[in-house]
Amino acid sequence: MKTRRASGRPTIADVARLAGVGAITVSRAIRDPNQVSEELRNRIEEAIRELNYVPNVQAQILASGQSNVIAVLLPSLTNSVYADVIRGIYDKVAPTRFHIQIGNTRYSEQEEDRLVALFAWQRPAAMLLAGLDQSETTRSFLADAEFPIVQIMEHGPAIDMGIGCSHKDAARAAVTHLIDCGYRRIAFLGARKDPRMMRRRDGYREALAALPGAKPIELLTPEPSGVARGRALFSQLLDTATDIDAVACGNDDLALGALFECQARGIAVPEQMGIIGFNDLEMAAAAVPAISTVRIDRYEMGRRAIGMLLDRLEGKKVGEPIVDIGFDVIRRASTSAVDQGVSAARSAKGG
Amino acid sequence: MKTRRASGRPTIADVARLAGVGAITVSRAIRDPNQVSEELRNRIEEAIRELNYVPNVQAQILASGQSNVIAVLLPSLTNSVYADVIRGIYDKVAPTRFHIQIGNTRYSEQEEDRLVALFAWQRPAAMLLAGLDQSETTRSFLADAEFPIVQIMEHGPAIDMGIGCSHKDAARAAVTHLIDCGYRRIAFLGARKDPRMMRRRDGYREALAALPGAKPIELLTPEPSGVARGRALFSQLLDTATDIDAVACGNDDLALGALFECQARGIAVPEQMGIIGFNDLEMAAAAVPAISTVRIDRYEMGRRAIGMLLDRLEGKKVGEPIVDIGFDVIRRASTSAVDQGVSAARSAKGG
DNA sequence: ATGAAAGCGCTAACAA
DNA sequence: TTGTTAGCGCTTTCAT
Repeated sequence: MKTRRASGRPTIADVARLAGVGAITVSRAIRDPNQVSEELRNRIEEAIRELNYVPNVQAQILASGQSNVIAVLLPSLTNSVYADVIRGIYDKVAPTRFHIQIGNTRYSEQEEDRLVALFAWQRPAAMLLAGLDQSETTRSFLADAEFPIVQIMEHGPAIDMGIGCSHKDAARAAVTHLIDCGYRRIAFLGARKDPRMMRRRDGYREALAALPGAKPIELLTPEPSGVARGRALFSQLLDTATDIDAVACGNDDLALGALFECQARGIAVPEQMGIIGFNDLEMAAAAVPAISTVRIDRYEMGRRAIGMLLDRLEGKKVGEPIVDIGFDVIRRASTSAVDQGVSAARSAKGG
Repeated sequence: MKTRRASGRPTIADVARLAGVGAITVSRAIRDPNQVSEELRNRIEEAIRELNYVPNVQAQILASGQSNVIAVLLPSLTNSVYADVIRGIYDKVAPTRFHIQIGNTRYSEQEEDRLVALFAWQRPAAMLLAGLDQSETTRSFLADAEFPIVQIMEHGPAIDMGIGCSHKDAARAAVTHLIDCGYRRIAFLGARKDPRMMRRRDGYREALAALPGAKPIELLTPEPSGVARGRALFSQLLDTATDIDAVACGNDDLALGALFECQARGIAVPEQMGIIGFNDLEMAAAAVPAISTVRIDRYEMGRRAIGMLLDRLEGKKVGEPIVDIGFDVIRRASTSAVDQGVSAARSAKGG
């Protein structure tokens, strides 16, 4: 009569029958073994093994109303920066009951608005966003969401929780390092013009403001970043600003491009031109000369962001809701003819 | 009485009541509007808007037995190669009702076995795997899975469907290009020793076999790849094999590292040393000199792999279940003192 | 500590 | 074309 479909796989009722207990006892034995007497627990566990029983997640979620999805919205899936973050996220989530659902906003605020709404309707257990610059619509929409939210990458006022660092401070430290090395005509190269990039530009300006008589020399494109882009931009810059002696790049792609352009033109780095990047991609250390840069522990940032969400989901108290993960200025050969050693100037309050 | 919990958000019953129809009619109006008369459809759509109704996905899946999850298992989330594939996957899936669930096997067969079993128990709608070298356990386990499976990266005998190219042929073509340029003492650099890397090594050997009197000079490490690793490996190679005049690298990271090592040692590329990489990462084209390499359209591979799965899920017939996506040897300055133009030698059967 | 009954929100089956 | 009924597999409520 009413068999309908039935997935074919064993249900909790099958386990209960085999173990000679009620279905609810099986359910308890799975979720909180302490609630069940040892004898029944053993019988149930054996029945589970024998039937090869695996709980149906959809049914669990439907019955309990507890989602197991953590929504993750990132501006890019290709950029190495986010690849590292993603790795940290997955590593932290792997041993838990939660799953990651990734959305790619493509650096577009509109796409972010769309995806936040889309994902929020699915009632995720939690949400992770990149940056602090969501649209007003999204901010207010999320402000009274019932799930925990963490924003990564930047340090500042978050909707709920946040972990990151000040890109402005980091860039200021990088440019200050150039100044300390004796460079005086320092340019800034940027691409994509996303919020982090613009804050780094601001940091560059602040550092230059402390250098009497120096005036900003900036070249930014809204186009995506890349090594080739860095090379082209720097080439363009060299053609117009002939007297610059150093360049602060908004990321390591651009910095490597600038280095290549110097090689192509026979400009000696670091003697005639200092170069510093941002992000400390793996390639930066291997370049000739090794490229100075700013390091942020992105993997750890991803891990800790998920950790903060998990703490909240488990009802634990999260220590600091807004964490400054800090940064390190990595001094390499590209910014000093004399000091070729790798040394680091640690920033950060957050530990 | 029995109110229990209730999520608070409107249900299909609320919509049905407001529209004055049965719940199933609302269900039909959502899934296949053609089944419902225009008048009811309009009333229902208005009710949905008014209540801000969004279907509960978990309930849909539970009731229909139709999962909306496509499981994707990749060996790395950080490697640019897979980042491009992931982008293709997400772009293709975005407009559908399906979601991606990613697992990171970390180049470990054991971890792949574990994750395949874990994901398979969740009854995904489909599964995407990387490579053809799954364990025998996993292959036979998946051979009678009821969901479609696609294996990407390589061309060859797949469990169900596959799209990729022959890495052996591709590497052979790359090395043959070196030979055509006049290089005679050609070494091979490899890292990670994953299946694709070993097939590229095999292609190198095949190409050398066609060169009378040439004997393989190989240096492979099981350690992960990277620019720094490429530099270190090539340095090691140069210290022992002093008379090589070209190096075929298993990927572009290694190739860039080799180039940097040449720069550090004052070895002229391409005059004294030819270098060719694999994958055509963005940086390869911007290097000085630009690095020759082998291009595989990874983004497209990801897209088409998902396309094949979607076709099957929609009951469409998939044209070819095993697709050769081909490769291009990209000739750049690093392999020819005379020919600095970028030209491509197209391979590929699959279009 | 254990169980019976109800129902989470939806859709397949059957009927009208 | 539309509705009624049962039930997907699990967990909550309430009772013992």
